[in-house]
Amino acid sequence: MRDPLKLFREFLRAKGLRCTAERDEIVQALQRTNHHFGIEDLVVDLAKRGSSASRATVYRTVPLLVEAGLLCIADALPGGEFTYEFVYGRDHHDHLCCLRCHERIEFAERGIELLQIDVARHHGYKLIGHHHDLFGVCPKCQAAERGGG
Amino acid sequence: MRDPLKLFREFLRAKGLRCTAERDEIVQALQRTNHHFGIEDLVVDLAKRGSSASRATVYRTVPLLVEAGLLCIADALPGGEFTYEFVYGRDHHDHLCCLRCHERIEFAERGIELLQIDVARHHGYKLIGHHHDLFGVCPKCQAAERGGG
DNA sequence: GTGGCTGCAAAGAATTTGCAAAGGG
DNA sequence: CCCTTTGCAAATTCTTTGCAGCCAC
Repeated sequence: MRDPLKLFREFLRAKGLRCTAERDEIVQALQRTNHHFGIEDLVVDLAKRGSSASRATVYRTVPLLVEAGLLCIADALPGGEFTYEFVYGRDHHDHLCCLRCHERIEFAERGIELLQIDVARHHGYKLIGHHHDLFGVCPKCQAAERGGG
Repeated sequence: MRDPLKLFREFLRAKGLRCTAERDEIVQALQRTNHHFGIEDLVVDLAKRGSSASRATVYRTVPLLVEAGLLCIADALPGGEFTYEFVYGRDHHDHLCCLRCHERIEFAERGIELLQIDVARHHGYKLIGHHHDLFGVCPKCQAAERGGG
């Protein structure tokens, strides 16, 4: 696996964009994230570290990171902030979400991953990432509904 | 397949919520949608039909429709409006998206669908829907990058 | 040197909320 | 009758933008 910072710099070069201290600092902040995080989390982390990268710069850089394949949108709900996940080189998982209680279970299913590669190849795409959510009703909520909730 | 309107009314009853003319009209508007649509599209459609359902009511009803499994969030991008898709009883497809040029190809892969059912069952979930996007670089953009874009 | 990048603060857009009146069960 | 729902418009929140100076290349 290549160093995310190097990867991102190459990506910027290839697009004719510039490598700046702020962008480097943002990539480093990403690598310190654990789960899903919001823009605000990055801004706070950067501020703590004395980075000069501002909120506006974070907002402007995140779409580039998504395009570079380092970042994925993790969750988006109307009226809430978008959350992201640093996915490059990390173990991947998808989610099974309860539509009633919003419980989120992580799962990894190799068979699905392999079929995705087939689909991408079939269309000539180079697969970089994916986003896969299953929606349903968890056992507890099913019981509640049957019981007369 | 059950009538979406009936399904939604049962859902409301089960939650102790009320069946109103506005909610009925919104479900009927949904059935007239073709692709992905935004809240604004619904509001306009309802207004054209002389419905009394207001924008606020649409905003308040859509999350219920998602929870009932009639609707899925189709697309969400920072700074843009959320788009939805009426999925209940309709042919399903997923998307393969180019991170560079944003081309979107639809695909349907039965093998993946079947494995999803397994995953849900394995966790005791009743599967209602899913959202699956693959991200990558399309053939054209790959060529452009290699050619020295 | 040129053209992209940055910070700041103000602008913009989508969504939510408060309240009084209306209506379902 | 009680409690949910509604419309309206103002408020809130997240995200984008304009501009002047700075910096990578």
